[in-house]
Amino acid sequence: MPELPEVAYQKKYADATILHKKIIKVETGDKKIFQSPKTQFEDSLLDNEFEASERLGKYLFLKLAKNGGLVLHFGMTGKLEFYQHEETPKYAQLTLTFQDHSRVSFTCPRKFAKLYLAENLTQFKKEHQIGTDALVLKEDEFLNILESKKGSIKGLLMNQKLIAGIGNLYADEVLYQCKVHPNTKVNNLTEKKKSCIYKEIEKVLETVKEARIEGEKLPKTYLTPVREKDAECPRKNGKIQQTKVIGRTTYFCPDCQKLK
DNA sequence: CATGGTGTTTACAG
DNA sequence: GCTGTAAACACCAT
Repeated sequence: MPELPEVAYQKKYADATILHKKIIKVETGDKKIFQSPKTQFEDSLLDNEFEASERLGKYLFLKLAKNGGLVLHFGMTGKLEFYQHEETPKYAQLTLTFQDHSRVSFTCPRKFAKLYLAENLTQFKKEHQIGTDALVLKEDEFLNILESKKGSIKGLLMNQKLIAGIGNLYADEVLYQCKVHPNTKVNNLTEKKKSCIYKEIEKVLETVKEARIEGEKLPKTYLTPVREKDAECPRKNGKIQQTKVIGRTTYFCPDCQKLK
């Protein structure tokens, strides 16, 4: 559940289920997940309550009524599960019981997720050198980021220190929509392509975010739903090819997205 | 410094 | 059973 649109969904889920309820019990799992001693999480959360949430890139900040807040990073398999029964879900790494006896677990089978305690999101952003949220980013700032970069455009889009929120899946989607080969060097992009990439970042993320929140399917013109080797290109220009770009599995259409 | 490859962890498909 | 792969980032080498 990890790129910006999925985290936006988790935010909405959290807002609808766990705000303004006193936490009466805290249970923690694998200490690998916890970025400060587990006792600190217990101390901060017990007898406290969440009062608001904020998203930055792939991070979700759950503001506590007293003393800062909890920051969730979902890794590849993290998610929130809210429920009203006793049985703790499998892979729970943090389970909170509220005063009304409802409960929430942060589950993560692959343990790539991370939980932090932070004063506020602004400070957390600074400490962890997280870039501008992809949906807050303005075009001139985007163009600035591209200046003097020489690596692949895909690598840049996935660099959270430059732009926060885009991962492997939607980097591929943005580049497919703009007909740009994922291995294109940033300094070889035309102004037109740069502008297209900026616009598609906003469009793809908004579109997917809405779809995730509303439980709708993605447009038929999107690569994401057919993201597999030898799938038919949604523009019917050929077959989707699989390759590796900066170590990540990458899907693209060799006919639509040519490397100049 | 910027860039990109490897390691991490566990489930699942083939 | 084994192999390869998966929406994440941290870390290391170049």
